[in-house]
Amino acid sequence: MGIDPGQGTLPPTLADVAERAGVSRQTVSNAINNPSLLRADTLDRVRRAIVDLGYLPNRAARNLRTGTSRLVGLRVPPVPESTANSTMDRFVHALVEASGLAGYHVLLVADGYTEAADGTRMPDPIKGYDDLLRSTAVDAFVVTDTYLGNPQTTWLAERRAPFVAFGRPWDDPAARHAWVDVDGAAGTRLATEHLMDRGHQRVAWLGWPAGSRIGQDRRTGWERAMLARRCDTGGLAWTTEDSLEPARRVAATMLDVARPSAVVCASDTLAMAVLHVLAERGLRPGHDLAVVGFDDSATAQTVPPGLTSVRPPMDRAAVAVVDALRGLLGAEQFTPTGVLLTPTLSVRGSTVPS
Amino acid sequence: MGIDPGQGTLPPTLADVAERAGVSRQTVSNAINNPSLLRADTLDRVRRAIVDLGYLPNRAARNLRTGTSRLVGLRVPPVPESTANSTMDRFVHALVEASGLAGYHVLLVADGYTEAADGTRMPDPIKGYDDLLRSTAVDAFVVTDTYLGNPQTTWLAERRAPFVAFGRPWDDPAARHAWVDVDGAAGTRLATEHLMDRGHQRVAWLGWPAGSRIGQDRRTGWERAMLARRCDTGGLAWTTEDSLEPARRVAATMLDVARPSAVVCASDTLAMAVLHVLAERGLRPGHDLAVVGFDDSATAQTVPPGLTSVRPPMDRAAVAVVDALRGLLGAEQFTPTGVLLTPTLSVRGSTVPS
DNA sequence: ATGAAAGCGCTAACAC
DNA sequence: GTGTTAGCGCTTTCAT
Repeated sequence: MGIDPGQGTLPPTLADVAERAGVSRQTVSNAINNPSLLRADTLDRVRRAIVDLGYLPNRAARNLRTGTSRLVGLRVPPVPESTANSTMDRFVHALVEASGLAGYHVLLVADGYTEAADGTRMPDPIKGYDDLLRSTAVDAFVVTDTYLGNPQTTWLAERRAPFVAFGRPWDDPAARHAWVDVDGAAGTRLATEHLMDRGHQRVAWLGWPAGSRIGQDRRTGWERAMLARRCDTGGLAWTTEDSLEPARRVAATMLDVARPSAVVCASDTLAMAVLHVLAERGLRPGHDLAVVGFDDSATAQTVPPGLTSVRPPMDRAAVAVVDALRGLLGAEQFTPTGVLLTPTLSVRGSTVPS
Repeated sequence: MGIDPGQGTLPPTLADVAERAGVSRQTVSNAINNPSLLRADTLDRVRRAIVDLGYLPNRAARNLRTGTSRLVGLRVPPVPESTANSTMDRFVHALVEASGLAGYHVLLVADGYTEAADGTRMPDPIKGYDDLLRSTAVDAFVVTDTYLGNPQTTWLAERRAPFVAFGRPWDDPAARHAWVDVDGAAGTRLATEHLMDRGHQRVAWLGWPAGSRIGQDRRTGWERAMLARRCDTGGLAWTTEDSLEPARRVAATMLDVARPSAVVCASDTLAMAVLHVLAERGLRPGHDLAVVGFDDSATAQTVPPGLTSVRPPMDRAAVAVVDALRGLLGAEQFTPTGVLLTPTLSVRGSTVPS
């Protein structure tokens, strides 16, 4: 770190570096942005001065001049309670890491608020985006909660704002924006095959209600894997909302009626609901019933005897998102594409008792 | 949002608003920053023009001019695996919310990298802070992982960089910076009293090794609560690192040797280790042994039969942090203080069987 | 290969 | 109350 300007001392500017190196300000600027223009010895001298002074370009000035901020906006949705934790935090960390390497920083977007007619304030994500865009605070957005069929992607697209979605444009196959997603069907297929490999024939599905496209996708993986091995799926598919209490009741009925030897779930939360029912009945996961979740949440990793779970590759997802961002914001022509990543399976005691 | 500049169309500037309102640029600036200087009708006219054009001040320009960014930096530490998820994401969300209300945005800080002599790159949080500071990208930092006795706070303090710590300056009671923390002792006292109220006499402690100040703090709460009710603590305190596997072994020994009827743990991860041992032995949490965790993680909320856990008030913590930030960055003289928040107890099946 | 001039959009000081 | 002037620190022509 070396130099400590401290408070009060103003950070060095281009002019300071120039004076120290005995060149003009523009030459210093070139040394930073177009080093190839400089003669080797000049470049050396300037670089030394930069290090000596601990100089770093003032972001505001650079942003103003270039019209870019090298910031990407990311909305953080509220953390739901009583849900096996989402893997959002893993994605966020990976995104920060990957963005940093590409020279971008991640700015968290707070929801804006719109005043309703009666004066109450309603949280409004779009207003959050809009404000940032209008004030040219960010260069692009990363949108994560596309599964809600939410209007944010549509709005951003209409606004011609650069963005990358983490999640497929389910409702609009003609969508032209860049996206990255995890192949849910591949994940549940992996899970189902894992169970069938261990001898299970009656593998039930506990998923979300029909409206959810993601839920449908994940169900497909289970269904195809079952049919591929000539396993009957009749009466084995059950649905409930992604919340512990309701899911518990459905899981209990499912176990009684369908009598499966294994269950693949659309989320770790649903899998936990199944574990609750087992615990109530004095049954042991992995022995009396095999259970697989989806997300590889912290809960899956720590609940006894370990919950086997489909693990979305968040680090690769973040890298793919940043790659798309680079393309989008880069100088060259860029055709947005979709990237589908295959998850892995974290095997634990709920399917392989130790 | 009404107006859609679209891409290609440049966002409106002060000059555009001024022209439309028939005033000078400076008047528009005053309308935004010093509305009291304007005559009511002029203000009205300017405001209408602002709305009509969907004008928002260009952040880069404002930042350059004022020397502030209205951004606070927050480092996101890597997400540990095989640990009951931290409550970091709850804090982050609350912080974004609270900051937004105060006119600040949260910028995530990626670790910098320092090249070692042998050319390997080591992640270096301080370099991340330093770069942001040098480039005047943020006005202040929020530092969260102070419990590591980490050098970040010391470094920031020496650098005279404004920051608020979420976590006490354990190692330096003379520290002059603003901090917000959760009273761990109060939390474990709450937990212990809850257990004693339910008739438990032999309440064991499963905590972290002696080096951890936070661990020590949390242990104090258990110890004091026990002694206050004349309960012997001899042989009841056990320690292990905050990781599932090692903790499991210690927990097993602890149950055999100390024979407690209840356990208070320094974290949800440790509590999960206890639940593992119970599961292995066919014992039921809440019936055969009462268990309390700390963090109120997603895991505590979803594991059967529900893990009673101390819940740190993240929303209040975030508000307190932003309050301190305001003071720090505000015009008036501000004396940094410490704020200690009392957690609550989320009671579930692991102490109160249903 | 290096330097001079211009200006990004805004706000603070001052004049009217 | 409102307008004029200057300049924050940087990059981008364009000369040299």
